[in-house]
Amino acid sequence: MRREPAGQQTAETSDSDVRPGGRPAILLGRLETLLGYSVRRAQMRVFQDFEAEMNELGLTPGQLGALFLIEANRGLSQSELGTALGIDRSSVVPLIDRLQRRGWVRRAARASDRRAHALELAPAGIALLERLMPRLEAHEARIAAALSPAERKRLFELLSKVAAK
Amino acid sequence: MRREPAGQQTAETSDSDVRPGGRPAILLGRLETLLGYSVRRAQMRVFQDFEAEMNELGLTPGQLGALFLIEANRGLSQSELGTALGIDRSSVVPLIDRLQRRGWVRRAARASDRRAHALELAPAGIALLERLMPRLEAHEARIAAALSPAERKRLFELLSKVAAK
DNA sequence: GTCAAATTGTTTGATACTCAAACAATCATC
DNA sequence: GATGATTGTTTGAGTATCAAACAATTTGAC
Repeated sequence: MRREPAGQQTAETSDSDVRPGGRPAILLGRLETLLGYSVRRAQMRVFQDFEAEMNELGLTPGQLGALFLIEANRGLSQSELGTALGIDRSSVVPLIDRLQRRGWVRRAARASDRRAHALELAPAGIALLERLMPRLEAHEARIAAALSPAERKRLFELLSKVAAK
Repeated sequence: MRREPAGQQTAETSDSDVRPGGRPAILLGRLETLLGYSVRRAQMRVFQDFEAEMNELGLTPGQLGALFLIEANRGLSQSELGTALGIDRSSVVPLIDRLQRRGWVRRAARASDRRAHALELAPAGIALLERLMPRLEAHEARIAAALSPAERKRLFELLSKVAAK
């Protein structure tokens, strides 16, 4: 081995419990009982599927969230968007930069306040969302494939109880 | 001349459709119907609460996950850990570096394979987990505060259905 | 046994995301 | 008009992630 980060190495590793045969499933241990970890795993699955579906469009969940929020709240400021997304307003800048560079979003002037930008969808952004909906619905269907409609509704309710502050 | 985040509590307008902050509520729009976004919001809440609780210990969810996996699978390799965590093995390096630097984890030698490191908890790591459990339980209780035991169990089931590949 | 292929940990490079702190421009308030 | 607050932005630091390369080592085919 080339370089070692200089730590104590106790070569006391007993090979007695070396897994026989190959690859037994890795135990989750205490993680199994943590609600947070359960949410995290579901989130990973969702994210992964989303990424695969939106691959061609090169859209991330965060970007889609921004687009939908701008659509539903035309003219909102970057600060307001940041608050709604739960990120700092300085983090909104590169996010909108990218959406604007792609022609999906505009930073329109706001007559009443020349500091703020009034965010709005550009025509290409509106078209994108329309074109995107079938993919999004396919993604949604895949995510909820193992759930009955009633279970899906129940999951919504329970998750919103967790998310509620 | 330092500026504080300063909440927007400048409310003194007519309270008709206006929220305490002085602004109309931001609409979620189509986001409202997306299961993925629902999971994401719950995840954000969990993450936020975790961070606040583990602030003093300076522990992230990912680091705690690694510690628990190492605890439950003593001697596993970095590659195996990466697979279990869903991250690349090159990303495991700085993760373990940090845990090792803090004295919580050891990269022990493995006689049967001198390429791999056998990951194991150092005594300080074991002590950490013990010391940490009350905090983790408090966090867990807060997260599930709005859920009955039956609802919590149901949420586990539904989330695992979503996470199942 | 020998040798090619696979594996492991690591480094490097690139991208992305986040916040904190500072700054100019602008607004709000007095 | 003066003062403080807000907005968007830049910069800097930290973290996280992957891909690609690499040396050391193991494994498997022959």
